[in-house]
Amino acid sequence: MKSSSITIKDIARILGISPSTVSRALKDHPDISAETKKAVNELAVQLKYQPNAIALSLKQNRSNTIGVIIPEIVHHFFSSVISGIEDVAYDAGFTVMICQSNEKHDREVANANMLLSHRVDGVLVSVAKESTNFDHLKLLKEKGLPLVFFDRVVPVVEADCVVIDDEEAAYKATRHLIENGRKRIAHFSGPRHLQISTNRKNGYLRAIREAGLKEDADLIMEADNFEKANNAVRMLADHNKLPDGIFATNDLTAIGAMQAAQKLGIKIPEQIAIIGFSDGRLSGITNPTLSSVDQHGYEMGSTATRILLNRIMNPEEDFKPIKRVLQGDLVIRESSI
Amino acid sequence: MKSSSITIKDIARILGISPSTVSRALKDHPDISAETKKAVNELAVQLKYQPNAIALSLKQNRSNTIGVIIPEIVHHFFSSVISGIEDVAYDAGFTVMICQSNEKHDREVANANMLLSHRVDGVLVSVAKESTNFDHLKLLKEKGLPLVFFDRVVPVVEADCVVIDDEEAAYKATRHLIENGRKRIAHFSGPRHLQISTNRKNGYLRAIREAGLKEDADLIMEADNFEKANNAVRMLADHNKLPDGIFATNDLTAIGAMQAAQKLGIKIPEQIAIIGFSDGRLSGITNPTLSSVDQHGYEMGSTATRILLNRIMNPEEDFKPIKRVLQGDLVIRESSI
DNA sequence: GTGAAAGCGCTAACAG
DNA sequence: CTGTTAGCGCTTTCAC
Repeated sequence: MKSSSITIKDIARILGISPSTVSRALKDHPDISAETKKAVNELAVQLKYQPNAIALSLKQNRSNTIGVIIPEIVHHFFSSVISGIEDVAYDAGFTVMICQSNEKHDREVANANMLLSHRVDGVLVSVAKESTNFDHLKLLKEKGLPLVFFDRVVPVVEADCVVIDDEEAAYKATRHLIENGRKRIAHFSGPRHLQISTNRKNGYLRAIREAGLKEDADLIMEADNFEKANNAVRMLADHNKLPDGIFATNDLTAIGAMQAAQKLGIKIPEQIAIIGFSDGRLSGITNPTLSSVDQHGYEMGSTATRILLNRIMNPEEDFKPIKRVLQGDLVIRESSI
Repeated sequence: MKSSSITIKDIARILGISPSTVSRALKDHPDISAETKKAVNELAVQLKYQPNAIALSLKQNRSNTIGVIIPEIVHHFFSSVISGIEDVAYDAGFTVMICQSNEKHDREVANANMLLSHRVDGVLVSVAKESTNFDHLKLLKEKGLPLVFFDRVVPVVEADCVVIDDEEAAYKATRHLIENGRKRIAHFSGPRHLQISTNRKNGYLRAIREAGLKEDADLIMEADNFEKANNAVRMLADHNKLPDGIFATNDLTAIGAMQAAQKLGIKIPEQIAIIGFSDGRLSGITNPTLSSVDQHGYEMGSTATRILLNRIMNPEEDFKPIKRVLQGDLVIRESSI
């Protein structure tokens, strides 16, 4: 059906006045007489008139919409970010267009094009693991769209970003293990080409070196999900190389490690202390509860959005990229003491 | 800056042809000569022309966008639903506008108006816990927007919906506890005015009655989050009324109950068997792992979206509301055997 | 095979 | 104080 919604013209016709007068009346323009305003507004309410945001966008070359490209909505961290984005956007009268890349490069490119087509006023991006080419993001910039990265940043494109201090947080996490007397600390890391992964690894290495511990290549492995962590622990056990501490690049990985160890009859934290990173809700719920770094997803989303909206409102006050670094908070629970 | 994006006119001007020809060439219209098409398409690529979806929407009175109103994005269940929505929409060339109500009625109303203004082609809704008046949703219908409810349905508004068979799933869950010899089974339920809550409670009651067990009002309480479950268990313990089984209306509640019990030195599942409902990722991770009902969030989202898109494509083939009931799958883990 | 013109809903000069 | 006009980018009759 699509019952044709009422327009400013309809109101004008009914009231026997011109569309522009209606338009002005609705915006409380000073020129319009009080009675006209009253008549217009009353009729508008009565007819349940809704301004057509599309027409407005076309006219003003401004959609009051921001786009979000995010790897996977289902991760607690990312959904908290979205929540923060949505809340700030809502308060500013903006709507949010969400696209998930599912970690696929192709899909990320398609998402960027879609957002471009829809003439969003700005874009928030956390890049897909798979992405190594960033022409699609450069294109957004070229087209004059403000761009703010969060969490997964790409240095190739000059843009604002909001990250947490992964290096420092990883350092603190590892240091905490060291202070508890752990000597053979493993690191389960993410893919090499993601900044956050290398940053976390670097923090780990800094703590290890600073403490004069041996840097053991066998204890550093790429494993960034539940299953891989499971396998990694089993492999270490098979080779009689089990560590006494593990710092994992995310919580699910940590939990995978923990459960694999427990299945082998290893006591957590007595025999192996474990600490994770971020993913949120899970950490308070495992047994033992999991020490972790709180990544403040909601705050990251709201901060990034505030920066973006600011760019949208004040275009190009000769651009200097803002880099906002949030502190990751070490939350010590049972798995590491 | 907002570097003015190139339009069909630009291409026309450069090529010395008319905008309409360009438009047709881009859509591969049969009337247009091969060379013209070639020239146009090449230039389009070269200039990185992006069709203006806004202009298109205005013209065709069709935004190729669907709106989603959802209580809280951060819940695993809801974020899986969104993921399902987004995937299906993406495949159909639709974008998704996400609004979260944060369980607030006012915000839900504002969301509905925003979506209306943005002339989305259809809306997916799961209502806020707080909402008891649904005029804003009726308005969407009146305006001719297809509406599909998922999970949290409201009977007042005639619309399609996708739910899981909460009653049956709750029945199966409770039955499972009974079959394992539990006699005093408690139910931690959600707010009375939510259909899903009463449905789950009814399933529980049906199983209890059918088994000839005593229906004990002291064992049925409104508790639908971690903290409330904690308190509930402590209270039951204080009054020496601890059950030997608990069916909770969601996983976090179940986990709250489990941890409170464990703190009291009670063995799960030996002394109390516990089973939850839905929230996803958590259940495999607790110790013991939590039996639960898989609510198939992704499938719910994708199904609802398919129904919605179908309504959008085939408007008003004299409307009979579709009610799609998904089965909740009982997933038995360690906490209940 | 291509172009001219109108119009989607709205706003903003410019007139009066 | 209000109306007329033009135009945002695009499609689509209707001409030629």
